[in-house]
Amino acid sequence: MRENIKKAVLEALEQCMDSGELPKKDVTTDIQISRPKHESHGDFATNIAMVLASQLKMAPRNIAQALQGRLEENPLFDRVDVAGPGFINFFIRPEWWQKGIVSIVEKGAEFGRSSSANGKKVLIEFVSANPTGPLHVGHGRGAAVGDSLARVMKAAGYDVETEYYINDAGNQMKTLGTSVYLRYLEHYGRDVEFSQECYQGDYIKDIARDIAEREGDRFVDVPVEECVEFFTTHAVNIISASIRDDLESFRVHFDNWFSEKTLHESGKVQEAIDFLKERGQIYEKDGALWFRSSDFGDEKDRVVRRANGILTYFAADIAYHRDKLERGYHMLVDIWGADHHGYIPRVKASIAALGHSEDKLKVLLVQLVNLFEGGKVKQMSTRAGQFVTLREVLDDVGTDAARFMFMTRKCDSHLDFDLELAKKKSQDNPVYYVQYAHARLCSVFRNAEAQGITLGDISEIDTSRLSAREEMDLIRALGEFPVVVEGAAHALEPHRVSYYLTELASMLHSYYTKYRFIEQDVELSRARMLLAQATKNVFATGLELLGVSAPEKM
RNA sequence: GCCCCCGUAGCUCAGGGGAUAGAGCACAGGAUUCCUAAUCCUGGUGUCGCAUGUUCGAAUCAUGCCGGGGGCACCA
Repeated sequence: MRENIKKAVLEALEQCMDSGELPKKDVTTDIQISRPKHESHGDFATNIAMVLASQLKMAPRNIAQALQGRLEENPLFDRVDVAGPGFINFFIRPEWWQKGIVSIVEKGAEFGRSSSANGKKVLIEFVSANPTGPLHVGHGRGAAVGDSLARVMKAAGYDVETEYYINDAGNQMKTLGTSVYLRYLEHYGRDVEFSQECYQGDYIKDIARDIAEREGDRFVDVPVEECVEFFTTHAVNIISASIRDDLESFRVHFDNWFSEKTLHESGKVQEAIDFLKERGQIYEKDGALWFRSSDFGDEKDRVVRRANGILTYFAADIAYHRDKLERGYHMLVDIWGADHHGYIPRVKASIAALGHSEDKLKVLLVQLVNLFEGGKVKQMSTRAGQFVTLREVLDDVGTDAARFMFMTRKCDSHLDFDLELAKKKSQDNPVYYVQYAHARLCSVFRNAEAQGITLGDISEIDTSRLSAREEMDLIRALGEFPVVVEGAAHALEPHRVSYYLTELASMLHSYYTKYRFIEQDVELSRARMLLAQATKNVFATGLELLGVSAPEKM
């Protein structure tokens, strides 16, 4: 619809210039076709007259009036107004809207999906929590944002892959193995000192008990250095499996699981460092190896290999991003916790140093989730063992409510998640509002079928019967769905979809209360059922994009 | 000290150059012989944190300040 209007406007401009109504001149026509807030301003509006005013050296209203004369002849419009400082307001003929409903139903699940991104290859990396403990609520938010973003971008025609980077190397692994080892000794009644450095959570004890059951006491008298690797591997396997389980319950899917350890083992970390060294981006100081990230906008240089010979996490990260870049993506999206924001300049610097445009990397920072319980904020720390797990939240409020909840804020704003509210008053959750709209529409079709009314040949349906104000509002809103999806994908803001669906649900519920889909008049019923079908499709597709189920009954 | 995010109705937040700034919650009242009342309808609030600037036009952009949160290792 917007495209048609834009075309009409540009044609009118050309005609006016040819006829001398407007000065003939090369102008930039970077114009907007927008939906006005007030219905008295029509279905769409354009700011072209204001944009051209300075270029043509004419008053905006005069330009608008010239264009108006041409645009009024276009059969697409019922009426064309000039308003305010020079807006041109378009009132679309109702039949254009009404006919649109047929094509929405014909497109079915495809409506809202497009190829506007032309198969641009994107890798979205998210969650990537260390395999040292269960996922907590904060990870859940990242998971919901990343997975929904992947779905939305796919719908907009991106070629999307998702990836989880497993930090299964480094110091923390040794800490994990040691923690389990100590709990194992405790299990056999040994008196051990369990230091603050160790992972405190009860899940460590569970893993230790599991090892005891399988392996018996054969490690009890083995010094920690000799068996820590066994404990580490075992713990990582168990924790990774439970992370995968949690994500599956959360309907979050990853195409790839990428292990940091393999980067080290295959020598890719060293390769990346050597590559930068050849380019003169690495130097030695105080016994350590440094990357010249300050040459690329970072505030200081960063260490890639410490004086003790151990490679830093950042070194692996350079190699990891190099690997991603070599896999040929047009865009890399990393979703990180907001506490990692200081990390962005150095990773971007490494991408530039590797010879790529740093714009290829888009980092979304997901702000903290403030978890409330009884009005108190619960602090979360994996090491201290005090946290609310994603699993716990899923068991309490369910996947649908949790996923929708995480989509009710843009990701860079803090989110308050009140557990008690979510538990006790779960029907107040906005997700039910949207799901209920879908369920109600399904119920309409069940009833229609019971009465023997079916849609039949939809091309035969008289859509002009859909003329009530509420019907036109719904129809117009349905037409916005593809625009919303595309906008959400390009802006990397999946939360827009949840806002859209909530608004659509509000319109549907209003309509539902005031009118009946199934009436005595069968032709009218068919027209309304067509509208119901189109609306139901949009709810189903929209909820799918959010990873939320669309129940047929509630 | 430096960096990032936030500041919009009583509360939680949308809107991120465009016309008269919106929703949910909370509060009060009302609606169901009929497709699901997990619903709807009616009621009212704003120095858009403050100040300068850019613009035909600023809640929106820029700069500075104030307030809240987070981050600034040869940790991961």
